[in-house]
Amino acid sequence: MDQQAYLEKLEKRGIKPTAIRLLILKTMIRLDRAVSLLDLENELVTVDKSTIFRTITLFHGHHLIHGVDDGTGSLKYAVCSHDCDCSISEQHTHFYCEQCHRTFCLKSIHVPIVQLPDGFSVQSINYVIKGLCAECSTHE
Amino acid sequence: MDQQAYLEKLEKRGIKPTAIRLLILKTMIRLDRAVSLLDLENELVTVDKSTIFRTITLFHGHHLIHGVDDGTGSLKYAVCSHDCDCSISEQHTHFYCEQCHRTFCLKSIHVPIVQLPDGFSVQSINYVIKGLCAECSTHE
DNA sequence: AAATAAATGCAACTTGATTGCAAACAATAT
DNA sequence: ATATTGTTTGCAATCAAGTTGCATTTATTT
Repeated sequence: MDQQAYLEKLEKRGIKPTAIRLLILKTMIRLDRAVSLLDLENELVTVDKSTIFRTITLFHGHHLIHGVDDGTGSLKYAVCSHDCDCSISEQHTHFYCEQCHRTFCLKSIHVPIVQLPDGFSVQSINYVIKGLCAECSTHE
Repeated sequence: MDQQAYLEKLEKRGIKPTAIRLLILKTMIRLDRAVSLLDLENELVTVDKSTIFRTITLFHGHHLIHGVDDGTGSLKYAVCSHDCDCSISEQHTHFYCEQCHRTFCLKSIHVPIVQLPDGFSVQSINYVIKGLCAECSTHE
């Protein structure tokens, strides 16, 4: 993925591309999983945590990234696919590995939808499976 | 539900029934939904929050209650059904109302299970639907 | 180049969760 | 009954993560 592609990703969502924003976006794409603010702070020690926080808030507000509640207590974030509008039909399954503590986006697996009782209406769905990831299953 | 039933619920899980533990258990059953530590603190102003915390930790460790991550950032807890062993087949769907901020246990709706990629194994599943509950849908 | 606006870093604050310790309480042994 | 021991609880302090205020830097516009 070249520089131009990252720039476009930001501009497509109406985000002015600064050096730090590009850096954070690249890092998130490189890590290729749902990361917490702390994950990013550890990865980008030169960037202040308030900047990371505000950048993530901005990204989230512009639907460049989506939030995942993986049950660790802290919300995690992952880059949305190119044309994601974050509707329910777009939402995929997430997997949290209890061993390596990484949260994976299983992009090819849609969130399942169940029939709700009368009167309940859906706005979003959080579906997280916890267990052992492929890597941790074999390295034991 | 009489006093005896609450006592049994505790003893069945190997928890010594003190007055405060009974009070917290009764409150959780009365509220009949997944509650946060803060919810309990507000409900039980006479009980210290550290006591509530330690009681909930104890209940959870003894599988008297289960944790639900409803995406509000703070873990919530609800009383397990009588014979629950907290296995996956026991786990039900939860619903978080964006309006009244209550988290419901939809006990009759099992969590759906999807096929995972090779090598991934499941330990537990967190499935939370967010939207409007029946009450909030009508009172608008 | 000056003026204005936006982005960033630093430090402080907030909130909720957690822990240390002493007092209260319960259970047991003498 | 009383002493002894262990458990439970409340209070206060701590901790960690998220968040905000403000000054500084950087970018944009005039």
